[in-house]
Amino acid sequence: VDSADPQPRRRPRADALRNLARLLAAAEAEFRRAGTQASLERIARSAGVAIGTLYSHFPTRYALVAAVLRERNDALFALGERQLAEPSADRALTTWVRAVCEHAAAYRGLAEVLAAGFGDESSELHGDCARLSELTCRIAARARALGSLRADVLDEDLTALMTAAAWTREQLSARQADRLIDHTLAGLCAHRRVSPQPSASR
Amino acid sequence: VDSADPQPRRRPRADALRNLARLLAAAEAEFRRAGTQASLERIARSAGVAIGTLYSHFPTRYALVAAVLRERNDALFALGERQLAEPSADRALTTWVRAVCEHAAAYRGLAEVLAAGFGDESSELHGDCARLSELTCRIAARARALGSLRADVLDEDLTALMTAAAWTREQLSARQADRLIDHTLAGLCAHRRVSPQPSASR
DNA sequence: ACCTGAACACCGTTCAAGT
DNA sequence: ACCTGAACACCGTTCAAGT
Repeated sequence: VDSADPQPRRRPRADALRNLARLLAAAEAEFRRAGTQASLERIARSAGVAIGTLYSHFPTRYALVAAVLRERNDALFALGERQLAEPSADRALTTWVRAVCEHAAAYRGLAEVLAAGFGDESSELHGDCARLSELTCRIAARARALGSLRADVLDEDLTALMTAAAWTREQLSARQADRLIDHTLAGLCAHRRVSPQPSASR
Repeated sequence: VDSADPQPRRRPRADALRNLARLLAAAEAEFRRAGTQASLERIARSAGVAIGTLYSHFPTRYALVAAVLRERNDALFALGERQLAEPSADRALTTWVRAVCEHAAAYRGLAEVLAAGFGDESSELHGDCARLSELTCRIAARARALGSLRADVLDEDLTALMTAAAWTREQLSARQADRLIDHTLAGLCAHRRVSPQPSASR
């Protein structure tokens, strides 16, 4: 053990890099069009590579989804970190829940993929989901300490709300999803008695 | 027009009836096993009929889903009617929301199928969804009149909650779905300040 | 009146063969 | 080191042919 092998670290071949970039672009476009269940063969075809090339870069569909989400996820995490510095713990929580919901509804089927990723440790998305959970936990802790979030609300109640609202956004509309979030946060945050949004009801 | 044709109404052939019964049984079993996206060829095979026979009885997958749900749906509607007679409009609403959630999570993928059915008039499930909406509307009206349900809560907010909770039940657990319902109803029903369920938290 | 199953178009996934 | 594409197993849907 402790071999003096400093990981050769050859730089990848130029064509491999190009294929990777093409695959990511094609996948992003197809996911946007047809959801996370988009045809992998279609993606490979539209990227101009053989199906085997897609598989050699991304062994599973979820590896590809995770790769396509990389930047978007990192931006979300950064937003989460910023909420920890937000003076109002209450506003921080609302902002976070809304942001995660919007993010998790980027493609049709994504809410489901993410919901599964929280529990499944073998999923390529588990790391990102765990990071999401951790941020949620810390943001919630502040709101709880402040007495805004009711003491009996579990962290999982918040992740459940965020994924359920993302699904609602996919299936019904962003407006319905926002209303669900508002109503539920009213139940979770002992104080709020405001009606959701100014909203032109109906 | 106004032809004197009194609809012949021949009774169906015996083998057709038997095939129909077999298809329904096989579909119910497969939906339970693999969700509403179960393979139709598998269903036909396990019912012992050719794939064409399945299609001739049920032109679309959703016609088959609707047929399989027939009895279950009728039972749910009956429960809804009963809630209209329940003395406590508040308890009626809670019971109804819970019941619809449980029903809509009978098979994996059903919450999605139902959510689509509310809007899509051409869906074979639209009739059942409309019936669901109508009952929700009447049950909600009672709770609103009583001042229990906040005045700014729309009927669609309740159907959104019910389908989102059903999806949560499919994806996470019945417990998380129940907690989502409790928390949200706390936000919707101006008075409730109870913690959700006795619940062994965690 | 109903049933059959071949036909067509599509898909996910693997892997031997190439360069 | 990476790419190719044929091969296999499966699927949804239609429709001409049967009984």
